[in-house]
Amino acid sequence: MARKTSRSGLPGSVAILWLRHDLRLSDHRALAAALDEFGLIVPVFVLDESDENRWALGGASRWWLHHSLAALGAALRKRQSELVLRRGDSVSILRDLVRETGAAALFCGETHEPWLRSLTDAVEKAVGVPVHRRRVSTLFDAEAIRTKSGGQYSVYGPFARACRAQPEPEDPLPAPQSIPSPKRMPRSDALDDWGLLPKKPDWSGGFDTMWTPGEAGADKKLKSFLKDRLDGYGASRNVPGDPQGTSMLSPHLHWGEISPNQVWHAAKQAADRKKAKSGWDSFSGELLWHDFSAYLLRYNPEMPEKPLRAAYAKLPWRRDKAGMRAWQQGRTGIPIVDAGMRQLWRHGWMHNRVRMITASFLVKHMLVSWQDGEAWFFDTLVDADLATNAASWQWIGGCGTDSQPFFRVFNPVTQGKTHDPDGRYVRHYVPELKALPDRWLHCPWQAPQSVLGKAGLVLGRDYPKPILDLDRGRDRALDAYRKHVRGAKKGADA
DNA sequence: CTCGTCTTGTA
DNA sequence: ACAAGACGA
Repeated sequence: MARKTSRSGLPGSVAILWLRHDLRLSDHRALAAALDEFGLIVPVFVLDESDENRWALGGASRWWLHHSLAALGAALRKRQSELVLRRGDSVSILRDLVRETGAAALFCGETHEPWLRSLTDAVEKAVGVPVHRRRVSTLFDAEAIRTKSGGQYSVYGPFARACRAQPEPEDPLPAPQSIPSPKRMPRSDALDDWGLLPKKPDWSGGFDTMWTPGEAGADKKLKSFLKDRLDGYGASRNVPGDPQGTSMLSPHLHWGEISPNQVWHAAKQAADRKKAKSGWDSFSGELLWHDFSAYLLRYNPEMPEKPLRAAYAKLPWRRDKAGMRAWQQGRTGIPIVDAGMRQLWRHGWMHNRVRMITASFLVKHMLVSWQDGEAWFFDTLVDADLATNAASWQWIGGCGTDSQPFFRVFNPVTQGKTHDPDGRYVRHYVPELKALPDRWLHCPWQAPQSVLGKAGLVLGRDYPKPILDLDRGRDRALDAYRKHVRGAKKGADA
């Protein structure tokens, strides 16, 4: 690629690459632009915990970040570069680094997180050199997706149609062969000193078996998914007992170890090869949901805290400490809910179908606020993403912009029987129920004594009795909705 | 203004 | 069948 010497800088001049949620070298448009316009690159990651950010990194995210940064550092060293790690206030650190290196510009990826957007603005004001943002974590530019009247979409369907009417997302860029460094790189913290890994108790044992953070791990996950899972994805993605039924790319996408662009194009090619049209339709739709969540957060910065439909703020959420702990620890006595919550704790990840079931159970049956569930997921998921997490919890809470009728309450028993009919999922994560026959596995409290006896199971001793009656929980949720949301809205309109 | 449309459900 | 409108063209 020809280097342009006439623009912002000389080929020998320095640019800072400020990495955030874009921990990769391939298809990185900010990196490519920096290399294109400047000769020498200083890649920096700043761990900024100085502000009172309610959405500071959760424990699972910190585990992931540690390993992802290690992988990125190694990938940079292979290209005659290195990753500069700094901890503290982003603004002063980057200002100092610009001075120290004599950098003439700063490049970074575009982000949709409100706090990161305003932090980027603050950095721009402080560093005294131009700041260039490039789209790195969505397929489409949020500015380009507009309704006919120029407004923003609030419903997925029309949003997705508008995206699909756009020109195809650009082809991904290859990773640069080499990333030249200035003669003297600024000093870097030692990653191990950051203490991102759990101390004791070390809950991360189940993480290693499932995840390989970093660009290479992301690529491997993508390839194995496309190889034999894209065909039939529409159905297999709903089977939690099939560990590979989904792409499992979410944490890699969140940290930007792979770009939606790369996934889009790779999947499209694979689908064309295999004539897997329906697999492509479903999977590309999921990628558009990822874009849609970012888009919503971009235009609704309070989405993580406040219901998009204001009437829902009036719901009388219950404070239920014991219930919340039971839910978190997978001891609700509802097998599919407990299986999901235990999977989350063990692996930092939960199957999408089960996320909906466990979330619906918390918000509807338990009548605990979606914000409380959101906070727990944010702390425990390796793919904790402010936009996706908030949008999804609002959706299940019925207060998202999409019309998810509140009265649509997932029945965890029906869901279990439909989506885990052979009990593979529940038996894996709730082994104390292993010996129960399929018929009673999802509703042990209904099993006859003789069945329980044969399985050597005493409810309340070996496995909890349900913390609530499902029918009563459902009715209570519907009553609350009718009284506080529907009624409130009518009152407001009158 | 009207009309088609609306991720994932339950009884 | 139910239940609840709202979004967007």
